[in-house]
Amino acid sequence: MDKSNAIEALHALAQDTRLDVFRLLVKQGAEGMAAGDIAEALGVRQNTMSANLSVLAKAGMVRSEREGRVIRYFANFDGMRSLLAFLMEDCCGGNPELCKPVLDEIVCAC
Amino acid sequence: MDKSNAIEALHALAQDTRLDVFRLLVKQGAEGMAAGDIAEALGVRQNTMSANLSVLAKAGMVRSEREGRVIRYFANFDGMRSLLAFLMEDCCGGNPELCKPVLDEIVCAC
DNA sequence: CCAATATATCAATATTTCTTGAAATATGGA
DNA sequence: TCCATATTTCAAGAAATATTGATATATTGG
Repeated sequence: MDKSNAIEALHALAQDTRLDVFRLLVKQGAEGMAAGDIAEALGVRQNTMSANLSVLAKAGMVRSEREGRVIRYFANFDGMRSLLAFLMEDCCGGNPELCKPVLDEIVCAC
Repeated sequence: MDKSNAIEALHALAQDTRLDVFRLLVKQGAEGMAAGDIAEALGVRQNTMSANLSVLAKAGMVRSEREGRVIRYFANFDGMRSLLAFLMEDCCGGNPELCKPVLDEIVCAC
């Protein structure tokens, strides 16, 4: 991940509808969700949603698979991982206590 | 952290200069850096940098402390932690394997 | 092949955002 | 108090972005 990738990813997430989409797809996990269902679930018009999904996909935060007429979208956990790694790069310059808690918070109760 | 906080934080980071600032301050750690030094280090005019620092601070991604005439800025690791927690909320809906690797990548070699 | 369904693309408008020059505020020292 | 330094605030112009109606593309079933 380089800087322009990171900006693209952050920008993709920094918008109301797209943030909703990403978090919805995070919750959906491996099941993902069809484009049309996402639009309906979030009360957004179909072409607006398509444009937003395209921004998220180009930024690497979601990915898609065609299933016949339906295109199913998934959160891209690899993309999120790369983004976080980039943001926290060199965070340990002599003081691990600062960055460690950033990660602890996210350890989900799986 | 609620949705509008998250959008504000993501938006703050999704810009060239501000992303540079945040990563610079992550590297600086507890030492932080004076506003003027940040501007000089990144080759940005002083009032432009001030505006950008203000965006980052309002979004909770950096914090500042006055030291006489100088205002010293620091990455706000708590803010980053809250943001990540919000983004990955409910990520474990039945499939921990998906979200676990997101965190592993970031475990820094402290 | 044709019609229906699902999704994407295009062009235009309204909104938001970034940068900058100028001016203001705050602090410390003479 | 007065000046120099460090930083912030303000207003305006230029650039980027989101949404929308209309249209195009892709896939399936009859």
